[in-house]
Amino acid sequence: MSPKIVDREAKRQEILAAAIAVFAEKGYHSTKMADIAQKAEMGKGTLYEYFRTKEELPKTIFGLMIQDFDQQISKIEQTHPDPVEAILAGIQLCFQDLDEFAHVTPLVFEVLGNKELDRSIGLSEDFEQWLESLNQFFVTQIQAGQSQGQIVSDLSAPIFARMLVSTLDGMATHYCLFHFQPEFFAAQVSVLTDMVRSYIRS
Amino acid sequence: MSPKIVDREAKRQEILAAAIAVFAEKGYHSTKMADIAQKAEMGKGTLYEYFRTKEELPKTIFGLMIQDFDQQISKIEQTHPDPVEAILAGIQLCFQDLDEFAHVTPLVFEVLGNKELDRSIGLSEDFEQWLESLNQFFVTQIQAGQSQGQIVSDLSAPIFARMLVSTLDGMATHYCLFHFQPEFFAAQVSVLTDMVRSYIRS
Amino acid sequence: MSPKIVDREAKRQEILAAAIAVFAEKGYHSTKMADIAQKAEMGKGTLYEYFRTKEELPKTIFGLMIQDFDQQISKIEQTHPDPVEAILAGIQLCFQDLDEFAHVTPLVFEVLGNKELDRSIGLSEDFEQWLESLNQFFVTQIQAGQSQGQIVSDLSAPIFARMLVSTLDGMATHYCLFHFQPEFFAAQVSVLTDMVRSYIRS
Amino acid sequence: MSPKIVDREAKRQEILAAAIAVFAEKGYHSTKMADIAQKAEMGKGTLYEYFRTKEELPKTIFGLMIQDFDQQISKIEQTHPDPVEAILAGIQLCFQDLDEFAHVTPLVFEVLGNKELDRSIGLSEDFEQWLESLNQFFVTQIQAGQSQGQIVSDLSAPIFARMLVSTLDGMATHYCLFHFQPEFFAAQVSVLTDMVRSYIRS
DNA sequence: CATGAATGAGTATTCATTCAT
DNA sequence: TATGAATGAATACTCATTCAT
Repeated sequence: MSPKIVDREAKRQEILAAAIAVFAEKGYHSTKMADIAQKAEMGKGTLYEYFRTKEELPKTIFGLMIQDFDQQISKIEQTHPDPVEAILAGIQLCFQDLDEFAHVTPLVFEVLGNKELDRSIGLSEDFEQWLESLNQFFVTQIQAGQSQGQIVSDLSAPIFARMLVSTLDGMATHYCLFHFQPEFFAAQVSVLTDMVRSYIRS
Repeated sequence: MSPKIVDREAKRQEILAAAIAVFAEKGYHSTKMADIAQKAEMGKGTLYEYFRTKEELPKTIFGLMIQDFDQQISKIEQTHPDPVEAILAGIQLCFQDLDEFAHVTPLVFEVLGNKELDRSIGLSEDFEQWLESLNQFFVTQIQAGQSQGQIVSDLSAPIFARMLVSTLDGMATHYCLFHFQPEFFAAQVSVLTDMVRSYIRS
Repeated sequence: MSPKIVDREAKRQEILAAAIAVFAEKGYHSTKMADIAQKAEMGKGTLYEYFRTKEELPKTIFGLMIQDFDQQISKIEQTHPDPVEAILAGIQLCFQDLDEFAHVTPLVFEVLGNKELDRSIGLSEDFEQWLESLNQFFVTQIQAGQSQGQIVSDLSAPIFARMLVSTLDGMATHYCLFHFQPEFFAAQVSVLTDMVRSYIRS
Repeated sequence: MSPKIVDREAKRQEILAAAIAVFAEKGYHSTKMADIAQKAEMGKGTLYEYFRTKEELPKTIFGLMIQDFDQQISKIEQTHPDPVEAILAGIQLCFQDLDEFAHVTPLVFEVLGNKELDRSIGLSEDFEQWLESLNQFFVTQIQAGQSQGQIVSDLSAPIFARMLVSTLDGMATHYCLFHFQPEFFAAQVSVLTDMVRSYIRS
């Protein structure tokens, strides 16, 4: 961790922050490298000292986001011994720091929507894997709950879990896209939590 | 309805079909007008006889899709006098003909994700309005059910409805994006339906 | 001169009139064949029954104009036995029907200005030839006047004639381009005539 | 005047020189930006670093030319106290550096001839204004000469001046278009000068 | 003869990327 | 290391011309 490395990393973060901001404002295809350079207050050439191509920017952005999330999910497993509580905590987690995600949502959309771009960035794969790990978390917790008798046994863990994942993504996405009032959204989350709890508890 | 009008309309449909196919395969930005022309087996120039610009293609595609949906929602209101049944039918409707929608999902993503593009196509507006009409449908049915005593009265119709809309969109989207096995998805829908019914029924 | 030929000729004239009108309004390069067809109230395809290419239109227009002028110049030679009078009549001729020419002036400019276009239309050649025949007319008259003793003998006929041709073209062109008041322009012509007469008369 | 500014201005001149050369050879509409880039020995993209659009090239070319002329006209007023001499000097000025103008004449023609192009370049306006300032110069000198008794008093200054302007433009234009022998043209100018002098002197 | 739908060659402009300084 | 001037591949759209009806 020489000072040079720190500098490099700091500069990479500056660039990413600028990129996120500009991508959020104009979208990936409408953003020029020059825009990002200007936002980051450096020359166009400098960007290429830190990122080989334009595509590497969203690639890196997504990588960091997913990494963050995975770490937090792992924590829940450790801190919530009760499966039902863990599930509800997992739901909460999906809606945490959503305002931060909101900036990146359009970028995710645009990249996922463009297969050619997606192929070279590999977001789909990462995204699926991310959802899959969330799914696995729920499956595991449900099955644990069932074997402990807290969760109704005639519930298909894989099916319910996957439905829950889609639901959470849908709700989070709508929040990010349509900028609900925080209270309104909190109420929705509350209703969902309530519904899920009463549906799965035996 | 002279033969010429029939021809024109048929040709527009041909072009739209080709456009949908190519957009689905490569994404909007990666699709060249030449690609669409080739797919539609006609010259580039011909495309411009039927659509003024490239942007007019997704615009038209979205317009037709949304129109279809609105008509079907109206039918449900008429054919399902029972509110709970109407709600469940509405849920079913969201998952009907999903394979057709699947082709267009990436296009929707890409356009929604790119603010600049979205502004000139106006998809966001249409899309929000579409979700809003679905939301209204659920709100209306829930309130009707509450006044008839079939639905628990301590449920906030606007909050539950909006959560349900996000949920349905999330599930439909995941189906379109990740190409679930039909049976697997049907099972998810079944669980959702079951959960919703037992949650709202008094 | 069967009726068919008359019809053909009439239709050609219709097209040329439309072409002149549209060329005058928008210029050659900005005029689409479709514009001319619309102005002439016929189909685009019909134009091609009467003129092989777009370039043939200005070619024909110029041809007719020059032909007209040549005929009129010949008349002067026959009707004005007095050389000085003939010269002044030649000057007058250049300013006759100028309003009709005014429509075509921009077209002439645009074609003369574009060497590539000019090459294939051959306007430069025609135009030079036209000016040359006017020049010859003046040369001939001046020399006749000199041998008859009416025109000062120490005047170089070729030099004065060519200067006069440029002058006439300059004045006619400015009238066409800048749309002088007729009286203002008539006064200019009068001054020129007066100056020329007093300069050449012995 | 940092070195960068010097470079930029030099490069602009290089491009303009190339543009003038190619426009002269093929005409505005027939000239591709690639042609100019090749002539200037740089990439197409570089042109756009210095000029936003193709139209900006003739716009700039005309601007520089007109500016030059205005400056020179002002000098004459100061250096020629005698009105008749000033007028003759003005005439001479119009024929100075004509070979340089010759390259641009076709471009002027093409732009003036195409209303659509002219509108966005604004050449007509500049050109009229230029002629008007020349006209004003002559009007002023004639009237000064008349009040000093050197110029015949029964001469309408505005009418004669405007006629003279058209004449000068006509002669200059024909020289540029038809590439007269310099001696032949000088003789024409000499005759014109002689004629004007003897016509206006009292 | 008349038509206008179909065509595709042709072009201004953009922008990711490079590299000399 | 930082820069931004230079580059040219890439692409939507136009329009003269053709030809089936």
